[in-house]
Amino acid sequence: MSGKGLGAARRRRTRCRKCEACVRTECGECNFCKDMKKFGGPGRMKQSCLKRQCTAVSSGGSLRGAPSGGQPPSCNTFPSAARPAAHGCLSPLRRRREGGHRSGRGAEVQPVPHGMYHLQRDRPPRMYQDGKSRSQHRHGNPQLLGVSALREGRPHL
DNA sequence: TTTGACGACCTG
DNA sequence: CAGGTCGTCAAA
Ligand SMILES: [Zn+2]
Ligand SMILES: [Zn+2]
Repeated sequence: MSGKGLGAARRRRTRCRKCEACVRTECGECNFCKDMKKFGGPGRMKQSCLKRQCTAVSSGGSLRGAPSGGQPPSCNTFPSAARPAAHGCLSPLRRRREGGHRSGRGAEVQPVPHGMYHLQRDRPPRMYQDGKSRSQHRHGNPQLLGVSALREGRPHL
C-alpha cells in the first residue's frame, strides 16, 4: 500500500549523443531550428531539431540501446480519458511532421553572445489565460519527475 | 555553471 | 489535432 507507487524512477530520457541524428547538425529549416536563437529565432521552444531526433534516447544512468522496438513509457497524463486519439502520444516523439515552409531569411544577428533561455527574460511569462495558469500541475501522477524522484534520501551532501 | 533537450501544458 | 510555450532535468 503504501504510498510509494512505483519503484522505477522515470528520469528524463536524454539523447545518446551517438547516433547520426545526434551528431547531425541542425537542418535550420524546421520550426525548432528556426526558433533557436542560433538561427535568429526567439528561442522560446527549447526543442531539438526535428532531424536530430535521437533514435536511441538513453535513460540517464544506464544506456539502453533501442535497436528496434520502441514503445517508450509515457502517456500517463490523461486528464479526461483519451487525449491522444491518434495516439502517437504527445510526448515521446510527437515532433514528427514538418511544415514545408520556405521563408526568406535575410539578416543574421547575434545580439546576445551568452545569456540565453535562462537568465534574463523579457516578456510576461503568461501565455495562458489569466487566473488559470498551468492548473493541472504536472501530470496526474505525483512523483516521478516532479522535483525529485531522484533526490531520494540524501540528508546532507 | 551553461546550454540543450525532454516532457507536459495550454490555446486556436 | 496541431502548434506553440514553459519548467525542469541532465550532460558537458
Ligand atoms: Zn532543424
Ligand atoms: Zn542519438
